[in-house]
Amino acid sequence: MAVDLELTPKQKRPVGEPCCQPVVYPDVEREQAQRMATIAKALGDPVRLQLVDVLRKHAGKVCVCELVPLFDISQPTLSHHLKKLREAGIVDSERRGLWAYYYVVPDALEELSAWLT
Amino acid sequence: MAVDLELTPKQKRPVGEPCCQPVVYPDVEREQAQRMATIAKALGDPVRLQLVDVLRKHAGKVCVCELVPLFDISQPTLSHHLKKLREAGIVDSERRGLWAYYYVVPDALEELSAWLT
DNA sequence: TGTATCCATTGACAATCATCACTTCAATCG
DNA sequence: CGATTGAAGTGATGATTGTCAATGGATACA
Repeated sequence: MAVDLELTPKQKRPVGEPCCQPVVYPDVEREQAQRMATIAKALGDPVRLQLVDVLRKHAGKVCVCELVPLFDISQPTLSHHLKKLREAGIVDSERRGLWAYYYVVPDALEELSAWLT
Repeated sequence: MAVDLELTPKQKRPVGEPCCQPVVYPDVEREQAQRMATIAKALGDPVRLQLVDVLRKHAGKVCVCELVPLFDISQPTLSHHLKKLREAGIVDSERRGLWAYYYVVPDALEELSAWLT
């Protein structure tokens, strides 16, 4: 990519001297990073990412039995993925009789989305 | 969250009939989901997410020796995380003498960012 | 040539993960 | 009640992960 580095002259620095200025890193970033990494990790599986995609498009109207045939995985595996998304706070579910309907939690992705922008 | 579902009357449906309309899911989504999940997975660790954060703020000017003291992990572990980010296509590196300078690949996060918005 | 420095790789280990077959739970319906 | 059905839980298994200590490779300098 040939990024122009514009470095201070660090070649031939005196031995024993630190090579670089330490980069200051605010501690407050850490909790935010933890939160966003949790979200990102939950999205780090193609099935789960597609699940979120479907749920966003059909918010509140998708029952699990509609989701199962979309993927080449067993029903328990899909249930496991939904649980992961629930634990990450990305989705939540509501039972209606026999069926369970999933939806994306509003603003669950907002922090990560904002950081990425 | 009390999402209003507005379902077609699925309760008391005739037995044996499919309970829901199948949700159509375009196959073309799949590759995109795979790409974005790879990115998200790489961001799914707090250290890596913070690394990307630092690199974005100091684009092209951060050598590894500046990064190591920011985290409570060993140098090989940090090197491992940088490799993960490289494999995901999020960052790349450039050597200058003894030092290695990392930078975020332009537009590497764009697809995921756009999807999240 | 030899030594010091920066960074990557290797090997090992415990922990987590994705997946399935099987089972259980809860709700509906006959 | 008993049978059926949708979805979650269990247990097992093979793969991947995050981490470190130790090592290796390349470059710079004396």
